[in-house]
Amino acid sequence: MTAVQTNGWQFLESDILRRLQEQEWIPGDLIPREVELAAEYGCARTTVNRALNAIANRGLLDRKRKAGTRVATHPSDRPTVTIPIIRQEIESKNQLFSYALITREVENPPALIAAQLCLGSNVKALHLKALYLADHRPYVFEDRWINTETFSEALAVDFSAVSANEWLVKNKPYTRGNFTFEAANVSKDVAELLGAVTNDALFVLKRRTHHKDAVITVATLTYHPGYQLHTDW
Amino acid sequence: MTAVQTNGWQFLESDILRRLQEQEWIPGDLIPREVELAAEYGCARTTVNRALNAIANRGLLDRKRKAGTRVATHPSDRPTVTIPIIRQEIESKNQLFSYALITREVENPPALIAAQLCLGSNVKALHLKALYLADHRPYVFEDRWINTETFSEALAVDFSAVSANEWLVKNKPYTRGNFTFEAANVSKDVAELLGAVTNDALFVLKRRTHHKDAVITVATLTYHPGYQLHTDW
DNA sequence: ATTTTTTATATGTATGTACATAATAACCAA
DNA sequence: TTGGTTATTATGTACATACATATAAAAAAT
Repeated sequence: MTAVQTNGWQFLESDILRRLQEQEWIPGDLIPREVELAAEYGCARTTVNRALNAIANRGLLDRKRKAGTRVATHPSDRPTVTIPIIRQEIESKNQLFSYALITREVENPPALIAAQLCLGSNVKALHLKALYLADHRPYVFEDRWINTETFSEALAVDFSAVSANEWLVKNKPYTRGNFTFEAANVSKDVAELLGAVTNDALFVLKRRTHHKDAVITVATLTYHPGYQLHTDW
Repeated sequence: MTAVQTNGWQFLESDILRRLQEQEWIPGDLIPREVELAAEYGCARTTVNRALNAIANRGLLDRKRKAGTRVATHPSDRPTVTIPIIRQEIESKNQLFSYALITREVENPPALIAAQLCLGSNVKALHLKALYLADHRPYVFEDRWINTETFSEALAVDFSAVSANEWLVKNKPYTRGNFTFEAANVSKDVAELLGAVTNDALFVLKRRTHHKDAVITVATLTYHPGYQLHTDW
């Protein structure tokens, strides 16, 4: 009969998390039903429902109608990393963010890029190379192709004033896409830009962005030597 | 006056997502209040609340009491990566998972590791080196230290039969911790193990795992050359 | 034994109501 | 202006209630 102390479902959530952590129930176990927990905590079933749903959303519980609520069998090892926005990442370290456009060309993309952009052969696209800096030191190099068939506005934008990244976030929000992280040996030209030594291992993020099923851009981001992507869970 | 068609708050959520995607409101905009949306959709405020909360949890809306609900200004660029469990990652590619313990020592950790494990000086810890293989080819090399003060059971486990990774998931669920991803140049000994060439860029994941505020283990995972971590969002 | 039908039940969802709370906005005082 | 107080208001939370729905388990039919 532990009374709800601090505040409703949030307390309930953390208390049930505590009981999970203390292994009162182990993975696979059926935990008490909503009505039982409601009685135990002295609250409405609605409140228990909300708390359990929150935990289930984290992946720590599996819920099925009639079957009840079970402790998930693969609970802990599924943390997630949030990919930071470059400007925010830099400014959160109290460093000065700056950005420099290196080249802007309208040209035929290589076959692999064309395929990723869903472009026919011999169709030109907008090709940007840019450098993002933290306290005037190279932070990440961006090599981006923009599909000007699905996204012709891009041709009119002055990408020397705004980074493609930020322009897109502001003007084409709610996009989807995919990512690839990998480690790559830096090439000579990128090495120069990022102040790396040839053959240094660099962190590379490749990103493809869609808007309403149309591919609008692909970008390769090569981070400075020593860059780490960090996360808690 | 769009009536709720399919099913309650889930329809509402997707319909509001649609309206966001179609830029009916742009980032920073105030969207209609709960009561207004409730009237528009012909449902209770509670239902609108649930739908908006779901969207806000995704990070696409910012909600504040009295201030109202605004379209998030940094909406799209916050996808998350799920760190896969090695066995699952390999088996999902229809490859044969196997595991080999290389060394097992109880020894004094280097200062940096000792600090991460919150160990005093001259306290020994369990040091494991192991290799995870996919179709008998090296997949990832694990260099792990286990705090035997907070986690003495580990000394009795036969880690040649079960990987530390899986043993922990099964026996110490609901842990927390942190991660670092980085790219590193492979050292000579690891290169040999992973079939890499010295100076190849490898993807490295460093992980620290807690259980109820006590640090139980730190691990460095070095992936095979060419490894990519992939995600959709 | 095997398949089909029925029943029981735990979770899922929706609603009206009520009050809590945070934060803006309006007001007032110095 | 500036600073502080108060009122207003949109969201946050809780609850009782009602019905929906998936599904496990029991019962019935083959």
